[in-house]
Amino acid sequence: MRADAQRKMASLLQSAMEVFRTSGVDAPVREIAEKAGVGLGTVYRHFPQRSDLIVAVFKNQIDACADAASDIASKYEPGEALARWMQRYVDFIGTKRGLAAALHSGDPAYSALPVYFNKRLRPALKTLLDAAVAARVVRPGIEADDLLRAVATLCHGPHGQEPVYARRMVELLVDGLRYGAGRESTGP
Amino acid sequence: MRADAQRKMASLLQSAMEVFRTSGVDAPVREIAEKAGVGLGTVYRHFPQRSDLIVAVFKNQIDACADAASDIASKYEPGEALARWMQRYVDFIGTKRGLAAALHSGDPAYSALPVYFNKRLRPALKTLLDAAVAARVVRPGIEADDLLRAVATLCHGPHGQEPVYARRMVELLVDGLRYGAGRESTGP
DNA sequence: GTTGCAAACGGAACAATGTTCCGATTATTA
DNA sequence: TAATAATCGGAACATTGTTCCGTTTGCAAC
Repeated sequence: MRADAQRKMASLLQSAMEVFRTSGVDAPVREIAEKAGVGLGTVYRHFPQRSDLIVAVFKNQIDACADAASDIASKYEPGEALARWMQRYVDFIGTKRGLAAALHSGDPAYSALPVYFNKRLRPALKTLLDAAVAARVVRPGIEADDLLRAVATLCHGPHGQEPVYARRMVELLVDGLRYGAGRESTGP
Repeated sequence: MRADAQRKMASLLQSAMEVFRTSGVDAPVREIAEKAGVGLGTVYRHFPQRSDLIVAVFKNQIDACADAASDIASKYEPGEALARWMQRYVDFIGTKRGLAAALHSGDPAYSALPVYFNKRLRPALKTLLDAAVAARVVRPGIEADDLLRAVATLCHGPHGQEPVYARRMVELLVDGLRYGAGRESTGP
């Protein structure tokens, strides 16, 4: 791929991410192209359909969120790491205004996303969760899937003041995990 | 209102309902106008915004579903009536392809719908539920709100084979209600 | 039955937006 | 530096929500 093509591609993804966060995933393609300093043709060369751009941005952010797990794990003790990553995950979900609707619309263009979502995020959370359980700061017996889904649901509750509400609810959830952490015996 | 206006209005609502059921709420207004044998201008005279038409159809169907409760209650014994109305409600929710998304989009055009939804459907279900509890064919302690929400959620589960899946899940739910029905004492 | 008119109608025209297409531009390489 | 092939930009097209206005029509007064 030519050097300039790579630059435009990166600029495009970056701008799309910002526009989607600002105006939701229904923002016009023209707005994204303009913000990226790129022609419409260029956008459609890289992403033949509007949905392809959305999918690319979304995968990008899934990756970033998943990768953040090991970064955070190396900087904080297990309980704090879990709590911080959960908030990181809330931020991620929070920027998805309108995407949930597209996902549930049955449009086959998005059918690969949920799979990718679980494939990347579940192991990331599971690692943090296992570490916290091993350190006895979080109770065992909670599935990573369930947590991911619960938080995603919480983030789509009452609209309007999502950010604060969601963060508080997830804090509660994590505190719930912490409650009664050390009650199991050490081993057989 | 002029007689012809009433006719066109009725035809419009009827056609809109059918088109929405067939093609989802995102169907073009032109398609509805054509099916109703009506000009575009007529549609927009009655419903200044596309969303107004959607809201009108939806309220119409909420009313029909709520009114069905007393009909069914007069024809079947309480337990059967509850079960039948629940399936009627499933049918109603099932035709709402795409509407849930619109509802959760935050568009203020739809903000009155959830209120109306609860105002009409909750009393309808509550009556059936109370009767079934009084007849000791269903356990007490279940809130109408929770049932309505649970069923609505079930209907939007795995897409593709919704109809069968939803009906079966709701059957299960009702059977769950029946289980252990007569266990309370008759009175103080 | 005729007539007048206000209301309702129909569809052309406009605006916004996804998508396609092609001449102009530019990075790459010999 | 020049040839070339990939890339770019934006004009043009298609679809769809919305507006506008000349035409038609139900209704009431005579």
